[in-house]
Amino acid sequence: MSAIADVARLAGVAKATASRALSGRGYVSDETRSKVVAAAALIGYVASPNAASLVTGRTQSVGVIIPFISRWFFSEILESLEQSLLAKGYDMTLYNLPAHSVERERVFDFFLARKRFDGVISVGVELSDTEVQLLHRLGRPLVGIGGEIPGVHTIAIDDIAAARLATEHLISLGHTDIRHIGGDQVDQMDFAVHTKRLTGFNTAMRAAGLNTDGCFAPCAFTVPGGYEAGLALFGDPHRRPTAVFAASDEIAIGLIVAARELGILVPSELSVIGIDGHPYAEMFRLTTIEQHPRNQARMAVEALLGALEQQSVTVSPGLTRAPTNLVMRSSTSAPR
Amino acid sequence: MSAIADVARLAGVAKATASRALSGRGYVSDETRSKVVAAAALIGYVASPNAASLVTGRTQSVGVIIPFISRWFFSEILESLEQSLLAKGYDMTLYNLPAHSVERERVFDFFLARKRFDGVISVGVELSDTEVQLLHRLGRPLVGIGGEIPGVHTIAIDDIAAARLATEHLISLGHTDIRHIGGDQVDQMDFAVHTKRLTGFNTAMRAAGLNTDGCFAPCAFTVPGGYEAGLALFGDPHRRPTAVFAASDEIAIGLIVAARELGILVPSELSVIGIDGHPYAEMFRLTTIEQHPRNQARMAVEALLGALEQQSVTVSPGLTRAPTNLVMRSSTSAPR
DNA sequence: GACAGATCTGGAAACGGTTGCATAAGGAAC
DNA sequence: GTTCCTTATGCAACCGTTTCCAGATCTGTC
Repeated sequence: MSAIADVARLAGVAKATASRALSGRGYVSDETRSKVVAAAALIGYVASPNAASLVTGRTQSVGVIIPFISRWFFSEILESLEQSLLAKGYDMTLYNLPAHSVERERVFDFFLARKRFDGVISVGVELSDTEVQLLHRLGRPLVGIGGEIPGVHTIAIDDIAAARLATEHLISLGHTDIRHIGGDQVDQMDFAVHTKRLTGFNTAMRAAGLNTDGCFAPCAFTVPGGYEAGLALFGDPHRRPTAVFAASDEIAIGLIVAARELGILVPSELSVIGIDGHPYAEMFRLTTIEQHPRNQARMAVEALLGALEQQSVTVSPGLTRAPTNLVMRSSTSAPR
Repeated sequence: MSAIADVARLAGVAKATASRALSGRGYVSDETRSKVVAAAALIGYVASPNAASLVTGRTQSVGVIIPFISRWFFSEILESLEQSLLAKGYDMTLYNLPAHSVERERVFDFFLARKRFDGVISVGVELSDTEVQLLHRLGRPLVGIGGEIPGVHTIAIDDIAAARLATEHLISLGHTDIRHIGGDQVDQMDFAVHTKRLTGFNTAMRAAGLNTDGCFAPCAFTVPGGYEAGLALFGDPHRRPTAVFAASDEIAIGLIVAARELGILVPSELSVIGIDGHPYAEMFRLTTIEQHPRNQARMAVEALLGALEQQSVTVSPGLTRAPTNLVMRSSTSAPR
C-alpha cells in the first residue's frame, strides 16, 4: 500500500531523507527525523524488506533445515530459534527435510538458491560436501546444531561423553548386566548420533571390564519404539538385564511403560536411564542426562547473527560444546 | 550471483525475452526458449522471488501463525502445511505466538505488515477483529484451522459433536458416573475448543438424564497435566468415577498412567476415552475420536492457494468441517 | 497482393527501497 | 576572511525482475 515516497511527501522531504530517517543510517536532523517518523506512523508505513534486499543484499530472514518437527528435541529447537530470531527482527522460514526426502535436492537447488536468506541454520541434518559448497557459494553463513559438518560452525553436546556418563552411572550403582537401546538404521536421523551414543556406552563398559557383545538392541527413536523394544527385551525373565541405558528419554519412557505392564518394578528390578531432559521425565521419575535444546538454539542464532554483523561470509568453523548434566530421579538404583 | 541479465546475454536475447521464456508468460518461440533454458541451467540461474515480488506483488511465500509447536496437533499441522506448500513452490514462514504473547502486537504490526506473504494461515489462534482487519487491509487471503473466526474461511472439526460422540460411547456402555477432564483457563489456547468439548459432554449427559454438576475438572492440556489430574481424581476410591472423557489423547494418556500407578485396572475398573488419534494411543490401547490434522492442513493450503489463483483477496468465508471417527480399542468397556 | 491477426522480440519503464555524489550551511581553527 | 570539517539534504542511479508498448515478421483469407 503505502510506500516510502508517500511518507516522504507527507513529511515534506526527499525519499532519500525519509529512508535515512527511518533506518537510522546517515545524517538526519532530529527535527526532520521526528517529522518523518510521525508521517510514517500516521499512514502505518512499514518498510518492505524485499525491496530493500535488492540493494542491500540483506533479507532479514533466516532459513532453517530440520528433519523432524514433532520430536521433542526438534520442536524445542524450533520454538527457541523462532523466538531468538523474532527478537532480532528476522523471519524464520522452515524446510522440513526427513533424512532421505525426495524433496531434498529441490530444496537445495531451488528453494535455498532463491537468495531469500541472510543465513541458514541446519538442525540435525548431515550435509554433503556438495550441499555445503552450494550454500557457501551463495555467500551465506551456515550454522549447524546437533552434529559436526566439516567446515561449518556447529553447536552440539558431546554425545560420546553423555552416553559414557549415563553408562558409568549405572556401573557405579553396581550393575554389570546392562543393555543399550538406541536408534536403528532406518531412523538414522542422518547424523552419527546413534553411533556416538553406542560408542560412549561401549567405552564405559569396556573401561569397567564388562563385555559388550549382544548388549545393543535397536528400535525406533520414539516412545512406541522403546515400548516395543521393552516388550521384546523384558519378555523372557531369564535374559532380562538389571539396567538399561536408552539413547533418548522417549525410548526410556517406552521401556518403563513396557516394564510396568509386565509387572517389573523400576528401579528395584530394573534401572533405566535416558538422555534428553524430556518434559515427561519427571512424571516417570526418570533419571536422565539433560541437554538443553533451547539453549543450543540460542547459541546458534548468536553465532549466525554475529557472523552477519561482521559482514563475514563464514562463521568461524569449529565446534561449540553445549553443556549436559545428570539429573537423578528414581528410575535407577543399585541392583537387588 | 547470476542475474537474468547474464542469462539473457549468454542466450543472446533481451532480458524481457529471457524472463518470458523462463516464466512461461507471453510469446516465445520454442527455439528461443530452449536457448534461454540451456543458458540458465549452465550458470545455475534461479530467479529471485524477492525482486519479482516488487513488480508482481506475489512473494511465493505464506505466513503461518501457530500458538504451539511441540504439541501433537500443532506439529502435525505444521509438517503437513510445509509439505503441501513446498510442493507448490511456496516458502513457509513461521510465527509461534502463544496465547497472550508479548510479541503478538509486534508480529501483526510489524512482521505481517512487511508485505512478505501472499497469504496467511492461522492455526488455533483466535484473531481479534482488529487483527483480521489488519490482514485484510494488506489484501492478503487468510485461512484458519481449528476454530471459527468471523469472516474468515476456517477448517475445523465439530468439537461439540466429537465430545458428544465420545461421551455417548461411554453412556452406551452403561456408565453413569462419568467425568470430563479438559483444558484449564490458563491454557485456553485462545480458542473455544475447551468450552466446546465441555458443551458436547454436558449435552450428551443431559440427554441421557445424567447430572453434570461437579463432573468437570480442568488440567493442563498435556500428558503430565492429565497425570496430575488423574492422581487427584483417582486418589479417593470412594469418589472415583467409572469412566472419564478426556479432552485430548495427551490428557487421556496421563490419566491412564496415573491409574496404572494407583493399581486401578483399565478398562475393568475405569474406562478412558480421548480425542485426537495420537501416535501413542495404540500402545496405551486408548479408545479415541480421531481427527486428522494433516488432512486439515492440506485442506487449508488448498483453500488458500485456490483463492490466490483466482486473484481473489478473500477466501469465501465459512466453515469446512473436517471429519472425525471413533476408534475403539480396549481402554473402554462396560462398568463392572 | 493487400490486410488482419497472431506470433515473436527488444527497449524502457516500472516496483520500493538504499546509497553515492553533489551541494549547501554552520562552526572551528588559523 | 579563508580554509576545512561536520552535518544535513536532495537528485539520480541502482538492485533484479516483470510488463507495457512498439515494431517486425509470419500466416492465412479474401
